[in-house]
Amino acid sequence: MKNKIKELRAERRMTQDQLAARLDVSRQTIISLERERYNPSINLAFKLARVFQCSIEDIFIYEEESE
Amino acid sequence: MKNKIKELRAERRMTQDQLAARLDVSRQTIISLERERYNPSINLAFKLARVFQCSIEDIFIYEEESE
DNA sequence: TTTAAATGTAAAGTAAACTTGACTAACCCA
DNA sequence: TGGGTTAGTCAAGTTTACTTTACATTTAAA
Repeated sequence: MKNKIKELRAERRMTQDQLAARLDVSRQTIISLERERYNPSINLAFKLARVFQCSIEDIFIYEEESE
Repeated sequence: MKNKIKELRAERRMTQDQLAARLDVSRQTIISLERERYNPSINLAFKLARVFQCSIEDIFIYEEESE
């Protein structure tokens, strides 16, 4: 699953630390998501959509068999 | 996090077994999701949206502090 | 009224999301 | 020439999603 977290964060001029704080997760989690080491939980996906004011589908690109 | 899986599945006249098969997960996973014992991974949420032909936001209702 | 299909519970195990902490490197700028 | 800020790695631990198996209960037909 691809995502646009890094770009969206950059557009909003936020640091990884600031985003992590707003989402109430660790900075390591942001790094791992941006590097696409793993996928977020659906809870975190909803929080990201809220912070970036867009839909989950706008942030994450689901690809068949990305499992 | 609340969800409408049971209702959406019923509307489509599918059994838990059939839905599980289409999503490539166990029946136990469907039961647990419908009973809201836990949340789906974002991957599974995308698959559900595809099967039900709607958006993730149509299936799942995010509530602040549902963690 | 019995049988089969559909739904449910419980428990033990695996995999993946997320945390914490310690440490590295690049980039300012004072 | 540092020192602070930002982004990154690595590794070990916790939590949660998901699987598997075995068994119980409800529901609907025959």
